[in-house]
Formats: sequence, structure tokens, C-alpha cells
Amino acid sequence: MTKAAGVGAPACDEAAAADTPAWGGYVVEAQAGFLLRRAHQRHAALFQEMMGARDLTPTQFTALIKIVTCGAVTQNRLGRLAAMDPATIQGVVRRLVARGLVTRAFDPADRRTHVLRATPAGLEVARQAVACATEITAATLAPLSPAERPLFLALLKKLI
Amino acid sequence: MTKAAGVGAPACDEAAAADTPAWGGYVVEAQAGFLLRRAHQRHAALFQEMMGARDLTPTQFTALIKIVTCGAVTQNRLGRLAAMDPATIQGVVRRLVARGLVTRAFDPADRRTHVLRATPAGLEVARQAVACATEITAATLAPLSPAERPLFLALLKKLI
DNA sequence: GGTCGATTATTTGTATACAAACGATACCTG
DNA sequence: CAGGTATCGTTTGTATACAAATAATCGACC
Repeated sequence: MTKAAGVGAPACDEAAAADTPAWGGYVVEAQAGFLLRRAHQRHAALFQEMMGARDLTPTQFTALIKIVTCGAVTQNRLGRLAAMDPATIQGVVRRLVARGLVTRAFDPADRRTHVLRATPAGLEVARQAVACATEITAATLAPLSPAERPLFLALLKKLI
Repeated sequence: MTKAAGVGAPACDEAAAADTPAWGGYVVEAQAGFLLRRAHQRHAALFQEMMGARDLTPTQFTALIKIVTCGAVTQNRLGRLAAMDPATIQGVVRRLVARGLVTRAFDPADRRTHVLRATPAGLEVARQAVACATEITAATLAPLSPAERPLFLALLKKLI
């Protein structure tokens, strides 16, 4: 019934220690970290719901878009562009390659690296996914007024 | 050189397809989902750096605080309070119990559930961690001006 | 040319995060 | 009381996310 998390519920109905002054007004649900985690969770849920048909996760989508727009990138460079750990990007790229959306080629100039490129199928998926992702961004920001949205994004950018 | 992710760098220096009009001005780094993921990553890094001495993750801290302030909760209820899946909260609680911060007791009134309570050690860890967490929140919001911080938190709350 | 530090990609281990399925139990309704 | 429904906790499987260690290679410097 409740979708996933009833955090909106009253803090603690069975609470006894809620009035303890020792916590000095610290409310974990009001902290930036908690709210960021919840907002990220909500976005991920919206993404899965709206992008689910294409079977792309947020990270896979981001990586694919960066590969497409860059034309050719190495794996580590892609990780830096997409803000993913080398160990993380390895799995993301492996799954994109397994689905035939991306190819890996040896780089004769640097035998350590593998150059990543989008396949025609990957390009087509990316093209469709961008349209979908635009709607996902709109859905994510829907609770804000049109005036609040750029303001929120500007503040969020400062935190990175 | 670049710390971990050069997202601030010019979009794509080797880019060829960057000027393709097909993408209609879609820039993945400017999307709400990407920024939320990055901001959450930054907070997690700050949390680990500043709370590392106590060896508490953000989720473990949140769960412990909810157990302490509620006095006694079941696992599923804790999950709803802390916005965690039943499968997720299971692992979080297991680790807190293994460290002796939390105990599980049978509930004679409902044999499906286990009642969670903080141990004295858990209470003490929570007390110290709250002070640390207050600093973590400050560090997370440090890039914003004092006037921007409550505004940002208010907007973030609307997104949940 | 040889050595050393840096970079690339991988692997291992741990911790979220969630879908899906499961057994056990509670509750509700006829 | 019986039967259906809902809830609780667990397990399995997949996907991030990152620390730490590793092998291969590159580049720079002597």
C-alpha cells in the first residue's frame, strides 16, 4: 500500500526518548545527507519507471551518452567524465558491451587502454533515451515551481 | 591531478559529435539526476572522512539514531522510518547487532517480528556520532551561503 | 638503455539499494 | 472456526559505489 517508505509519517509514535534534550534538536530526517539520499532514491525510482522499457539504469545511460557525445573515450576517462570509480565503470561498460551498445578497440598508441565507441544500436538507443531522460528530469523537478527549478539546480551545482 | 572526477572540465576535448544538433542541447551533467548523484557522492565522501573514526556508514548512523530515539522498533518499521528497503535494513541491522550496538528481542505479542533496542554501547556511540554528524551537515552545506542553506534544504524536501 | 614513478584496467571485498519470491505469522471476514 | 489477505523477516540476484591491491604499460629522467 505505502509505496516504499513512509518517512512522511509522524516521527516516532511509540517514542519515549524523543523528548530527551541530550540530542539538542538533531533530527536526522532534516539533515542534508538524509534528504540527498531520499531525493536520489526518488529520482532513481522515477528513472526506472520511465526508462524501464529501454532497460537502462541511470549510470548506464550517463556512460552511454558520454561515449556517444565524445565519439571515442578510454574507460578511465569515461569514468572521470561520468563521475564513476574505475571499479564501477568497469562493470557499467562490461554490461553496455554485452548488450551490443558499445565496442572496445585496442589502442595501438597505448596498449594499456581500450577505446570505447558507441555502435549504431547504441547510438539509436541513446537518441531515444535522451528524449525519455528529458521527461525524467521534468518529473524529478515537478514538485518545484517553474521558478524554483533553476534555483534548485544552481544550488545543487554548488555542492559538487 | 583532478581529484577524482573532472566533471568541471570542458565537456569533451576529443569530441567530434558534440555539436550535433540531434541532442537538442541535452547536457547530462546539468540534469537533476546527475547532480543529485554527485551531491550524494560528495556527502558520502565527507561522511566517511569525518565519521570514519567511528566506523559508521551514513545508513548505519541513520538506523542507529532512529532506534535510539524510538526506544524500540521492529525491523520493518525501522526501514520505513529510515527509508530503507526490507532487504537493505536487514543487512544494516545485522551489522549493528554484530558490533554490539543493537539487540534483537522476540516480541511475544507478534512472533513474526523482532524488537530492536540500542545497547548502552550503542547509545554512547550514537551520542558521540550526533555531534560529528552535525559537523558533517555543516561541511556538506559549506559551499552555500548561510542564507542559501535553509532555502536549499526546503527545496530538497519538496522533492521527496 | 635502464630505472622509477604514474597511469590503465582489473580483481577482491564490503556496503548500500531494490526486485522478486518465500515461509511464518497475524488479522479479518464470513 | 476456516479461508483469504496482509505483514514480517529472509534469501537470492543484480547493479552501483568505493577501498585496496595487482599486473601491464607508459613516460620521464638519468
